[in-house]
Amino acid sequence: MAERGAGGNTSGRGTPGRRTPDRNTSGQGNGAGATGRARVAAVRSRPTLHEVAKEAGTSRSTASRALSGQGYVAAEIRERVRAAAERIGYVPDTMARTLKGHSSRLVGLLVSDLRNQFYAELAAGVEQVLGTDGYQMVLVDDHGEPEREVAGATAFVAMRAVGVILTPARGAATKLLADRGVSVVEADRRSGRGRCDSVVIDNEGGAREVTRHLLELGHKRVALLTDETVWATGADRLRGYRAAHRAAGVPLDRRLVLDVGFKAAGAQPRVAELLDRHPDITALFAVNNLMAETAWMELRRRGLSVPGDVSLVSFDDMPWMRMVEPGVTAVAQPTYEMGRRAAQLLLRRIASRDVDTPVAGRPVRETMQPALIRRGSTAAPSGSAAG
Amino acid sequence: MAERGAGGNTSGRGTPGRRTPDRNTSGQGNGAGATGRARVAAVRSRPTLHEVAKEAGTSRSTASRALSGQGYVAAEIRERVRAAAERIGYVPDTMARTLKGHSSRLVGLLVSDLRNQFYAELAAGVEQVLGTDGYQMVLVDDHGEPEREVAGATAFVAMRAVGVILTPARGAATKLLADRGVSVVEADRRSGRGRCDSVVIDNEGGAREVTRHLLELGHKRVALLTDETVWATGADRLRGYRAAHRAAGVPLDRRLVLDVGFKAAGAQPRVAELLDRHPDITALFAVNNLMAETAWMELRRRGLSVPGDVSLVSFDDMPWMRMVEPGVTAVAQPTYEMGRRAAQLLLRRIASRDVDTPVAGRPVRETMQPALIRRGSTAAPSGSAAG
DNA sequence: CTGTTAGCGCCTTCAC
DNA sequence: GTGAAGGCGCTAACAG
Repeated sequence: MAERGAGGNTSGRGTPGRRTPDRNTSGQGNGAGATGRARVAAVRSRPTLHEVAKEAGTSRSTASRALSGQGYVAAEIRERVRAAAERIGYVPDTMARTLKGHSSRLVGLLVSDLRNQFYAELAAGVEQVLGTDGYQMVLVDDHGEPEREVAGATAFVAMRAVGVILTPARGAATKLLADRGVSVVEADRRSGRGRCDSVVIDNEGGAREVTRHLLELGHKRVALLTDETVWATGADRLRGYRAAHRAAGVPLDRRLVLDVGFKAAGAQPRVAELLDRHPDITALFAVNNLMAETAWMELRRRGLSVPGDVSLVSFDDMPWMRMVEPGVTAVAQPTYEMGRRAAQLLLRRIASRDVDTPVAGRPVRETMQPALIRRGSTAAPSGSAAG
Repeated sequence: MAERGAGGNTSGRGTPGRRTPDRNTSGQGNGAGATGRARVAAVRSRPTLHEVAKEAGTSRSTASRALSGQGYVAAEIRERVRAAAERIGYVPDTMARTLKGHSSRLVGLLVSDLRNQFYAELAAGVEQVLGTDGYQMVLVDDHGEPEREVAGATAFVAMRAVGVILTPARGAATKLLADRGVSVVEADRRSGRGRCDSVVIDNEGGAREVTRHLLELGHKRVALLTDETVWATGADRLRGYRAAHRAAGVPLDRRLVLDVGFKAAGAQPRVAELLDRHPDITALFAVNNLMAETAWMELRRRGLSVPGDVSLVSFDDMPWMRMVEPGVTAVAQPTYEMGRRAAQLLLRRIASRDVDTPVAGRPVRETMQPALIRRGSTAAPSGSAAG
């Protein structure tokens, strides 16, 4: 029962709750079964093609053809088989079919944190497209841990998934899959390993736009709040932040870049510390929705006025950002669309492979444009500058 | 390419975004393949047990035993096989294994709307437990459409999922699965069909508490904003709302119950209309987070002060509710925990079936307690009453 | 047009 | 301890 109580103080989801078992009869060694001991788990053996054939008075292969629509079958027989299948509630065994045909309808999706609405949106987009095409989505949450990422990838190989969409961390998973001939599409991030299609957001461009927006308002001391600056979106956003400074001729101060680390439990104190140390900061650029949440809470805790004392921008727009007063200026990412697009690319890749297109072309690398949404949280700094 | 553009004006997620294809070479009928036509999709045939055996110089059965750890095998041979498997990158085929053993490691999860954070949390909880136990989660989003629900259930049967967790709409899916011997756990809602375990929130109790809270503050005209009042949580919450009124001796006015219908695109106008028609309303009880969002937006649009003019409560707490000013009083549901719990129940049920426990006991029906979190959005009505 | 045969990759008796 | 044989449910050749 030991729980790790996932989630630090910045994301207090998952409220506790007491349980009230109305009835509970899972008695492990209860011995004397009460009344009905009759049906002893009549579970096993769902109807098979054999049953259908028997019921319809044909052979198994005919039944197979009738149901799958492949090959010749007399219209009358076909109907008879269909009826029989319907009657006994036959559902073809995907596993067996896959075993034979070398190609399942399973697609893996590997994300970093399903509780983050960003990834949930992404997953929803993927599912939408997959479902429409009759594919099934197997979802694995690696919680940002490289080991689980690899474990997930291995599981996908084991279940003979036709393809995998992932938000890569270190790239080992991509390589593993690609090496085994599983089609891969990377979403939101690129690992650089393995030849695969990918869809990402223009992180550098978005960050540049955000930063420029702040600088144009007159801010000189803009802090960047991030959770990593090396391997993923964080790196690109940091790049955009710097580029905008250079372009505007505003000096960079690396002390204003706060990297709290991934899975940062105590992010808010770090933000507090930053603000204490640099009271001349007039604007905060939060690199994702979680950091924005943290920043917002801390600003409010201090009783600072937004944007009067400090301006705030978020990379990644969330519903709450237009519910609060003032609304939070944010870069809206087409997350759901990105999920949809990733799935479309994957499906296309799979199809082209089915047709055995020679080498099937170079990897498709798409970039989607985010959009800056200006709300009330950004304005010119109070005086003209601070000391 | 026809898109239904899911989502009405109340949940403007999924911001648009232009695409910038950097490279794109999926030319459908491109004919002349460029340079490297060499490797013609060396995809098929991942290494099989046969290869491992050959590599290790044993028979397939020995290799099987060595890897699965079942049956006798000389320590030395075992090591040799393991090494061989490792070397050639062997990953056992789950499909084949399932075909033989009648039991996959696949668990289905069927939810109504993954873009709603509530369901995302639920899914995350389920995934967490499943992943820890080496099970895979196949996620289907039925978008609240009964047909897709049944289609999803059928898909689960087809892939021989060992179990399924679902948030039932009409109950057909539950029955379908139960009839075919698939273990089912219902979460968040109960369909009443099929003998299955279930975990739900105490919706009636929670709603009663919310309503009592408002009535105790002195409100006499409390509107209920809901999206359905018949088959699911809406019914129970309505029941709680009524019960609290009766208990407090406050007369019920059915005109104050606004049912906008599931998938309500134009919910906000309906709320507006309600407020126009009944200016004596002093408190709003939103039955879920989406309705709360709508209500909040409408109150703000009208420039009404909360709680000065109108109090607001939400059933289902969301991050934004503590970010806004004043914070929104809400009933926090242990959603993530409910997902975890559902998965645990399912796993237990599966295990008990493996052991062939006779009839395995009556269904386990658990109820989790939500918690009312009082924030600034509720207070005594302005005067003492209105006319 | 239909039935018979074989085999996908694995596990599991059963002899040796 | 190890190998050979059979079969899970299905489909893709073949004959008839």
